[in-house]
Amino acid sequence: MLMKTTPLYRQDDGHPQARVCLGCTVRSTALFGALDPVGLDRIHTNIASPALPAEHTIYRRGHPGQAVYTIRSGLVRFERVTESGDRRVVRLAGRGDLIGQEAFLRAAYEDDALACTPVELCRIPVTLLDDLGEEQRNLLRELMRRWQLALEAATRWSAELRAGPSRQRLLRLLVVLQRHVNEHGQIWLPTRELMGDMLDITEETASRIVSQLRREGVLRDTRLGHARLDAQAMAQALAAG
Amino acid sequence: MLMKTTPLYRQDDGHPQARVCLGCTVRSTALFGALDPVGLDRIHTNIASPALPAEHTIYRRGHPGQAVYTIRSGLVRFERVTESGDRRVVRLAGRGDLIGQEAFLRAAYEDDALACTPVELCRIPVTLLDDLGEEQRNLLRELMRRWQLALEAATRWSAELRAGPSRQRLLRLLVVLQRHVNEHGQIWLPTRELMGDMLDITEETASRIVSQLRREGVLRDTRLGHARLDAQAMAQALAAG
DNA sequence: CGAGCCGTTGAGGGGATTCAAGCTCAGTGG
DNA sequence: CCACTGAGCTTGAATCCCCTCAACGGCTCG
Repeated sequence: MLMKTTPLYRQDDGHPQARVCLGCTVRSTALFGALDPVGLDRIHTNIASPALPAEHTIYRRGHPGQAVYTIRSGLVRFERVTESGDRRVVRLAGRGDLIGQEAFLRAAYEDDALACTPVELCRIPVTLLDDLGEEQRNLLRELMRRWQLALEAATRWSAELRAGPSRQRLLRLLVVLQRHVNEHGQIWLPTRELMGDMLDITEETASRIVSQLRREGVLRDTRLGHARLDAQAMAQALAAG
Repeated sequence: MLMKTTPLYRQDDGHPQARVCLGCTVRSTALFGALDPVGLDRIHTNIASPALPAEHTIYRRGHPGQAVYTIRSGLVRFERVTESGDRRVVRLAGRGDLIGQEAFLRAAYEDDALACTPVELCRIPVTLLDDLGEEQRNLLRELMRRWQLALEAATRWSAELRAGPSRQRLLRLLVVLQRHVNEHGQIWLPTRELMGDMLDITEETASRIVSQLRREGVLRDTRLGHARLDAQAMAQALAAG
């Protein structure tokens, strides 16, 4: 019988996954921040930390979910396709957010989830949540908090990005994207077509507005799907209506 | 010491609230359907069953919530007001739905909740949920299921009612309203202005489309905020695009 | 019976779409 | 090395859907 005085995950030379979990940059804000030490001891063995390229499909709507995911880095979008075949983007999720929570209820995923940028995830099998939930009361509470966050995000998307003149929608989209700014201070700038599916406008209209914002100095260094936002000009554009 | 062989709530002549709970028409589908008999024994004393008239405000955004509500009958809408002062309706909830769940997390309500029609509610203090949650594992699971339902409703609202030509939006709104048809087979028909705030169109546009649908026979008996839907004509209108 | 709200309809204008033509740029292969 | 290609982006012109502004009718209610 092997005696352990300190749990594996606190040793740098422990289980390979333990090192990943220990070094996880979102551990304090993520779902498992609610776990006590005993709970933490259990988790690392079953968790994968996949890194996926941009545009990779994380999961598909209708698929029976067997895992929920924490986003360690990157940006994820949720989309679905209407009967008539149009794509509709319904919200975004970023660093620290939990996605695919419906899997925990043994329900199929509600939307397609796709990587906007390269993403690093933390894959949590639902069976692991089941086991932990049995004794970790805080975890269930934290899980519900995540649900509320997702609900709020969906509601805001509907209220702010799907109403009003297209210029205002695009400006508000930029505000959302600015919240997910990367380490170089630049935002992810979707293709014009994708902007259209987010805001329910055409790609031509999106392109015209982006061009205009660039001329106004709101957007700078727009290339390769990235851009920089001028805070000053942005505030001015928002205030002008 | 009084000995009770059967719990109060199962006697027709018990606690006044017990009779209400016992006769509740949504008990099997509502949140407390997850409770075992021991749990049920506890709930009825603290629960109020207010009946409110149409247009009554159930709660307000930003208010610290102390209760969640089950809708026993009627229709409820969630709305918020933008910085520029426009109202945006973000989703509906009906019979059997749970609303104001964010209160359970000690968070302020996210939206204004208003009665579309006269409503009967079941008011559940969050402290009661706390106590029950301590021992009723099923209740927490059921609570999360409600959150997922709300999330799905918000997502669909965004994808279906906030995109495409205004005629299609209005038709899809009617589909939603038809799901909440009352005992007389009629749907609640919002004012044209409210339709506008739901679909992000003007009241004039809403009025024009409603008039046209009436001429096409899709809508019948439109008066006093109610109407009847012709299933045949409706299907035809939807298919035509 | 006048006031006010809701609903309806018309006329005109504007913003977004549609249709179309080039543009840039990265990747490919002769 | 550079024409070729295709995807994404941009811009223009014409059209159309929806908004704006306006007038009016029905209804309830004080």
